[in-house]
Amino acid sequence: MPTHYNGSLSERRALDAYIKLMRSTAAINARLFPPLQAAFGITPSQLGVLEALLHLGPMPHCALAAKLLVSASNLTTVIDNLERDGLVRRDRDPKDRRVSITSLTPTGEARLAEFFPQHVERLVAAMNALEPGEQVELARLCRKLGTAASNLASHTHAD
Amino acid sequence: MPTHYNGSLSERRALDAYIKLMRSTAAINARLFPPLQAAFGITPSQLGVLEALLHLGPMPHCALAAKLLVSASNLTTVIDNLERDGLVRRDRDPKDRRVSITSLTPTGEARLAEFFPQHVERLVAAMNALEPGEQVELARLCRKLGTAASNLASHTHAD
DNA sequence: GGACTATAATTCGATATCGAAATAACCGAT
DNA sequence: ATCGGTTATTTCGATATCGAATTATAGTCC
Repeated sequence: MPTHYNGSLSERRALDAYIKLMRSTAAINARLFPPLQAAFGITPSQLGVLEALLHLGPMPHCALAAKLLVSASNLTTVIDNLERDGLVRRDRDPKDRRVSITSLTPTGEARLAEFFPQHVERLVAAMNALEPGEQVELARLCRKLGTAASNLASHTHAD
Repeated sequence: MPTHYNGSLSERRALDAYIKLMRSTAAINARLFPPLQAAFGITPSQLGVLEALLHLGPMPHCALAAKLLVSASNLTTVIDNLERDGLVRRDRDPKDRRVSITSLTPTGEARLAEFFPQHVERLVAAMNALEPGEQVELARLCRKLGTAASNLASHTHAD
C-alpha cells in the first residue's frame, strides 16, 4: 500500500533519467580530459576558453563567461593561468576601459593545433557508441531539457 | 569542395550531441543546487555523500569514492567538512583498521529529511520538461553512452 | 616472525569554482 | 562637472577536485 509514494512511478522515471544523464557526462569526460591534461597540461576549463577564442575570436571577459556558463570570478582564475603560460593575453578595450579583451597568442594557437584534432577524435569516438540517429535524438532531448531548465527563472518558490 | 573536412558531417553530429549533453547537465544543475546551497549550506558533493549514505547505509571510504566516481582524496575533503558540521561520522573498521567507515549522524538524517523531498521535487520538475517516453529514451541513450565510455579502458594510444 | 608487497586513507600542491565585496570606469541627470 | 547608479573585472574566502607522495595496516612468502 504505497500511499506515501503516490508520485513514485513518475518520480523514479525522472530520477533514473537524471542519474543516467549525470553519469554519462561524467564517464565521457573521464575519458576525454585526463589524456589532454597528462600530455599537454591543459585542464577542461582551459580547453573551454581556448576553444571559444579559436572559434569566436578575441572576446570581452563577461562575454566569455556567459558563453562558457561560468562565473566571471572563476574565469579570472582560469585566464590568469593561461596568461601565465603564455597561451592567451589580455588587452583593455580602448572604447571602454573597464573591459578586458582576451585573445589567443601565437603560442596558444600553436598549442591548440597540437592537441585539438586528437581531442575531437576522442570525442567523436566516444559519441560513436551511439548510432547516428541516436546521436541526433540525444541532442534533441538534451536541447529540450536544457532550454526548459534555462528558462525556468525563479519559479521555485514553494507554495 | 570541403576535401579538408572529410569527416565533417559525422563529426558535427557527434560534436553537436556532445555539446548539448554537456549544456543540459550544466543547465539542470544550475537550477537544482543553488537553492540547496543557499537555504541549507549543502554543496552538490555533500549531497552526493549524504544521499549515498542514506540509501546504502554506512560505507568504507573507498567504496563511497567508487560509488560517487570521485577520487579518494577528494572524498576525504568533502567528508572532513560534513564531519565538522556534524552530519556524518567516521569509525575505524575493527576488522581492518585501515578502513574508515562513514555513516550519517542523527543530525545528518534530520537535515536530509528537511531538504531532500524539496530537492527531489525540483529534480522531477526539471526532468518533466520531457515527456515520460522521452525520459525513458534519454535514460537509454545515456546508459548506452556511459557504459561504452566506461568500458574503453586505454585505447587512446595514437598510432 | 621478519621483509616485501599490496591496499586504505590522508596530506600536499595545484587548479577550479562560486558568491560577496571591492575597484574602476562609464553614463545619465541635473 | 559632479553625483549617483550601473556595469566590468578582480580580489577574497570557502569548497571541490585531482594526482602524487605519505602513512598505516594487512597479507604473503621464505
